[in-house]
Amino acid sequence: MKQSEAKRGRPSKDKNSLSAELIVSKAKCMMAGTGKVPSMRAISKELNVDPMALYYYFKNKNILLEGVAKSLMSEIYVPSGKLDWKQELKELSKSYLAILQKYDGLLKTLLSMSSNSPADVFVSRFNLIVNPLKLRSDQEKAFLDLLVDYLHGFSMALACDSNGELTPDYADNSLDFLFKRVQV
Amino acid sequence: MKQSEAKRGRPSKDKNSLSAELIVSKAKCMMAGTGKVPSMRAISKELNVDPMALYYYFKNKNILLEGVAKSLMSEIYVPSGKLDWKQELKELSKSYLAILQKYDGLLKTLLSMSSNSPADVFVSRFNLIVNPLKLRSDQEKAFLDLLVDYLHGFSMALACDSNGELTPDYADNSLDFLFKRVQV
DNA sequence: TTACAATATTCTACAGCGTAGAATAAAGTA
DNA sequence: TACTTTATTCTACGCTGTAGAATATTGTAA
Repeated sequence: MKQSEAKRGRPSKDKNSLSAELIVSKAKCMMAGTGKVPSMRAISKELNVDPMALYYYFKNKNILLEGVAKSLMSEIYVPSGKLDWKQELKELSKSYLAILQKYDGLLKTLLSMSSNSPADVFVSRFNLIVNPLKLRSDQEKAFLDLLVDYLHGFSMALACDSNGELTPDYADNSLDFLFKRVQV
Repeated sequence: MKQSEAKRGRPSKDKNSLSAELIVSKAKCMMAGTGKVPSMRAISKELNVDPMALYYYFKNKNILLEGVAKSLMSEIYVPSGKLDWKQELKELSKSYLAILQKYDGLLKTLLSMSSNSPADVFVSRFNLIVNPLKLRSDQEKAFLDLLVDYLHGFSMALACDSNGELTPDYADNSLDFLFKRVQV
C-alpha cells in the first residue's frame, strides 16, 4: 500500500506540482506549531511525495532550513518611525523573539548562515532605530551585540523551558534595564 | 571479529571496571576536543564496552549529559574577593564562556536541567560579586538575566561560527559596555 | 516524427542514531 | 547449594539524512 502505488519518473504536467516555495512553506507551517524541525520524511509525507524528491530542490536539509530562515525575514517588525526609540527597539526585539520562539530549531541555522538571514534584517532595523542616538560606533556595536546575543540566549531559555513558565514578556525587565542605561 | 568475542553476563570482578564516573569523564573528554556531543555508541566504543552497558548507569542519554554538566561545576571561576567587582564579574563571565565553548553541545542540557547545573553555580557566584552594589532586587535580577542570556547567546554564536573568526574575547566590548552602565 | 537530453520523480539501500527487551554469567546471599 | 541481584552483551526496531540508480515525462533538435 505504501510504495509502488505512486508512479515513478517525472510526473505529467500539473500546475499544483512540487516547488522549492511549496516545500519551504510546508516546512515553515510544520515548525510553527511545535517549534521543532521536522524530518525530511515527515515533510515529504505531508506533501505526498517521496523524501528524495525534496533533494531535487535542496542540496541537503540544511539548505532547506536556510530557505525557511530566509523566508522569515518578512515577519520581522518594520520600525514605524513614530515611536520613541526605546519603544521601537522593544517592538523589534519582541517580534524577533516571537519568531525565534515560533521556529526555535532554526536558531543554529540562522547563526550558521552566511547572509540574508533574519539576523541581518534585525541588524539593519536596529541601525535605523539607533542611528539618531549618535552613539560612538564602537558603543553602538557593543550595544547591538549585547542585545542580539541576549535575545538569542533568551530564546534558548524559552525553548528549553519545559514547564512553560517562561514567556517572551519575561524579557521586558532586562530590556528596560538595558535601554534605560544606553545613553551615557 | 566485532561481537561474540566479548563475554556476556556480569564481568568477573575487576578494579578497573565501568562506573558512572568513568563514563562521564570519558564523555567529557570526548566533548572537550570537538565541542560536539558524542553518540552513545561512540562513548561505549572508547570504553571498549557494549553501548547498552551505559544504560545500566544512566536511564538515558539526556541523564548522562546532565551528569557531564554537573561535573563541570568545579571548572567555574571562584571569585577571589580581591578584585574590583567589574573584574570579578568579567572573570566569572569569561570562565563560564570558556566552559560553554568547550562543551557547546551541553547548553541545551544545561538549560533544561532542573537543578544543580553550572548555570546555578554561575548565579550564586554572580550574587556574591554583585551583592555589595546594593542594587534593587528587581534590577539585580534584570542584570543577571541580561548577562546570563547574553553569555548563552554569545556562546551559540561562538559554536556556529565555522570560520573560527569569533573568540571569547569578542565579548569584552559588550561586557564592558554593560558593566559600565550598571550603577545608575 | 524521431531521437535524445533534460527534468522531476520514486525506489532501494546504507550507515548512523537512541534504546527496548531478552539472554547471560558472575557475584553476593540465604 | 540454591536463589537473587548485578553487570554485561546481543539482537532488533524504528527513526534519521541521503547516495545512487531506475524511471517516466517534457522539451528540443534533426
